[in-house]
Amino acid sequence: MSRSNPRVLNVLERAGGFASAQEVYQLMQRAGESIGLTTVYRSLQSLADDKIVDVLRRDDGESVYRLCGASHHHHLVCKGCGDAFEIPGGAIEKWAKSMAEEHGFRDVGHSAEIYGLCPKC
Amino acid sequence: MSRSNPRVLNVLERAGGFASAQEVYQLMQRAGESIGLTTVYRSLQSLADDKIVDVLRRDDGESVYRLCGASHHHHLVCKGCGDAFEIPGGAIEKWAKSMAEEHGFRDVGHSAEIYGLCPKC
DNA sequence: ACGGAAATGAAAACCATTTTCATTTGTGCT
DNA sequence: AGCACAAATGAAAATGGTTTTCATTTCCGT
Repeated sequence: MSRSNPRVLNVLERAGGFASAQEVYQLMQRAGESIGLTTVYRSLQSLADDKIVDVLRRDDGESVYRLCGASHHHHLVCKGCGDAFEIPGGAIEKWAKSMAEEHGFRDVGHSAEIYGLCPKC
Repeated sequence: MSRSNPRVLNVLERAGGFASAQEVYQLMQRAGESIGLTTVYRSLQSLADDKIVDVLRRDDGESVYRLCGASHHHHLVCKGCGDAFEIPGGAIEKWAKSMAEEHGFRDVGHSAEIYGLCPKC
């Protein structure tokens, strides 16, 4: 069971926005910090498991990570530039709940994402 | 410059929802159709370039394709046995549309999935 | 039939991610 | 301090979807 390396979280804080595992790794290397790529991946995954960072897929298939608030939200993702906005769930929460109840489901969660082209693209 | 192989489009039509390149390939193999994986990829990419299909990334990193304008439904998936029910989108459609408009997004689509434990599990 | 362009697909290359595993580091205990 | 055991680490290998290479085949137009 591995835990997050605090230095990885530190880098994400500095990065400010989205950063991929490879990018985090390179940033740390350039900064002279000695760390293995494996540890970067493990730390990011651990942070994601703990809901400390958001994970998204970029169009090229790379996963990108970003610190995010603990509040439950969904994403509005641009197909062009990959930019993503956090948006409130709104009606989805009720919809998910009623659909699940209708079929007798328990222990229910949901995922939802909207994708399109942002004004810039 | 390669063009789309019509058989690939055909498979996508039958599939009805999202399908990955690998899935399309396997479907065709099982149906006894002789085709190479390379051609499947090229055809799907070409269809995407021509805006005939939508492309999305699944959480596992695989790209999935769907005919534009194909009626889409959502899924209620059991975490236990993997059984899935098709459910109507309902409120989600409006939610997605309003959220997209609010941010000036065009060419909008969405994906949503509910997961939990079915009555049997 | 001939010649060139496009399509095809097997195999190899790519690349992010995951797994393996031996080593190092940390921690609790006596 | 010394010891034992768990956790963390990272280099290297494995994985797996996707892309590229390239030799071959198919299609057209002349």
